[in-house]
Amino acid sequence: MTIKLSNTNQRRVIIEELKKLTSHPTADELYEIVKERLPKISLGTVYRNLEQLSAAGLIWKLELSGSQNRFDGNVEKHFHKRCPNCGAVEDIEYHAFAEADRHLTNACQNYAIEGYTLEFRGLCYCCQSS
Amino acid sequence: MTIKLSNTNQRRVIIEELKKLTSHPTADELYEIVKERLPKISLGTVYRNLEQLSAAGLIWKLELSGSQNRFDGNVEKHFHKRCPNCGAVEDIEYHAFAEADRHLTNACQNYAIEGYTLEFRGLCYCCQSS
DNA sequence: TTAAAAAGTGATAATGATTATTAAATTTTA
DNA sequence: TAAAATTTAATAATCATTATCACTTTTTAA
Repeated sequence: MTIKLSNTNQRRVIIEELKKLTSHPTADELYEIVKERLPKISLGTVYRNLEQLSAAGLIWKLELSGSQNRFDGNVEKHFHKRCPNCGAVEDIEYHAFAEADRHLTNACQNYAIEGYTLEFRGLCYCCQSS
Repeated sequence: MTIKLSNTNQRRVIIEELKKLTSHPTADELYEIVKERLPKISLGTVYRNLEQLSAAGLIWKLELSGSQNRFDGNVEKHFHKRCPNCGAVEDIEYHAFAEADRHLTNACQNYAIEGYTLEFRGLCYCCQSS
């Protein structure tokens, strides 16, 4: 039951632009970027496609703290760090926490748990130096 | 700089009712409960107080996935599990993940990270049996 | 290849959670 | 105990997201 998505130009540009970024944009941030290539696109289309693409496993929907969801074109296993000051979201390479991840996954196995979400908190580079 | 809060009846009842529960209610769920004792209280008062109480460290604001924030009267160290089916939030006792927690905390120390939030996913008892 | 069916789009309205505003009431301070 | 500070209830405003719908594009299958 793989999800079937049509090949529309809007969808192609949305995923293409998202995969260029490492900034984990919100739907409206990505909308502003995509609009440069498709000036007629509507915000609803961006929301709808991000939802579908993440349901299809082609991107990640980051339901972290904060009022807006963010999206990630990198579906490799990795974690995120959120700046408590400005809200920016950065990647944390998996290897740094691989051992901790193994322990978590093992601990999960005794419980009726399917998985977990791990969100780190810490000042980003910009906020540290100001 | 401890936060100073007045001793209002509304505040007292809100924290009292929250601490009775292990269900991690949303602001509006707690509003319905508090209204039984204070029929004139307004939803805004509940929101404002929950915000203040969590800023003061007297309760926890759970910014988990899902569209509504939840609140927890138990400020002891523990984790949460969220049911992907019904959205219910359950406690997970710390000891089950204490070793994993130690590994995470150690891994954090090499980074500019202050802490982390860990959210487990898994069907709750109700959803498993239906 | 082409016509019917399915899926997607843009514009806009609607929803739902949360925050802001404000005049009146309560609590704290000195 | 009176002035200052804080909080409240009611309500409006905001912000992110989802729904609606007439129209267009893409897919399917003959």
